[in-house]
Amino acid sequence: MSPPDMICFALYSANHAMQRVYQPLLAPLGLTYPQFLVLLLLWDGDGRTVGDLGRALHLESNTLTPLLKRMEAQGLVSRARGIDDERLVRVSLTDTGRALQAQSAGVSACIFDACGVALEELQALRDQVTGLRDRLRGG
Amino acid sequence: MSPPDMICFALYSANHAMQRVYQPLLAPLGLTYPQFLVLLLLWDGDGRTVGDLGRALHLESNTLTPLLKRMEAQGLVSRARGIDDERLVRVSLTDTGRALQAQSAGVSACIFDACGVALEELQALRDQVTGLRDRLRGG
DNA sequence: TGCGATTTAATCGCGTACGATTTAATCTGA
DNA sequence: TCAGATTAAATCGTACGCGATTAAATCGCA
Repeated sequence: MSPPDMICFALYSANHAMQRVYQPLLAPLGLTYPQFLVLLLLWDGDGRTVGDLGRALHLESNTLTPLLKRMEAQGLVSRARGIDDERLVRVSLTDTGRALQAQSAGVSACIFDACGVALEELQALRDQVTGLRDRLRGG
Repeated sequence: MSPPDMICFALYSANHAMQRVYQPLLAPLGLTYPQFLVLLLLWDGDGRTVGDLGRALHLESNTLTPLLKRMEAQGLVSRARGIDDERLVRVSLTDTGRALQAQSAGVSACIFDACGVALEELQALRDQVTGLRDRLRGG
């Protein structure tokens, strides 16, 4: 049993291949792939906490805090302790961060094209991969 | 379109979930997941060059060289410039590195169990993910 | 032969990931 | 009320991954 035959390596190498397709699309916007994922969540609902983002992305604060600080330094988001509960840090979009949504409008279509698969097939694959992921997490 | 709906995030999060299952299995052997992939290749055929490993794992020397140096420091492999062509660096197993094959015998079964899917289904998923990966790489 | 082009690793810097720990705020129950 | 438990984020150290560059060996062709 060698890497090419293993499901783990399929996921490992496909993830890297995907990020290599994203990289030249996101670099002009000054974004990395995980930063883009954060923005997608914030465009969908601003003011989430670090914990909310972490639960959505399956990441911990030890990864998110430095990432969000870099995004804050770039002027894309602001971070503020909660008023009601000072343990929480809420992450909010700046105007610059909000404006990136329009600038990144074409990215998804480029990714879809690069996949070279019909939409239904891609959705089915997504659901299978997500199902495997959830079983790996659950057990 | 938010991360949970995206094929890229399915691959991203499934890859991380997989590595989180591997971690406690490999940690007792002193291995990381990419190091384990390298060992799988070497157990299958010793004395490969850095380039060979990189082509198999879809990694460049900027990733592999430091990784292989860490494995060399741990006494798992040795690295030597080729005799015929001094540009090449051949990576060979030490006795310690070879012995790890027996010690890691149960790992694959644990991973298969954690997937919670029939073998044929897992193989089909692997082939679909690999196909997507290759289309992402090719175009 | 010999010189520019190519190939192969290595190096450097930066941004994730994550295990382990720390700090601070909130909650809980006697 | 208030001390211990819990929760949330941050901090620290290590190991990838990769863009960009460098160094050295080999190739190819005039």
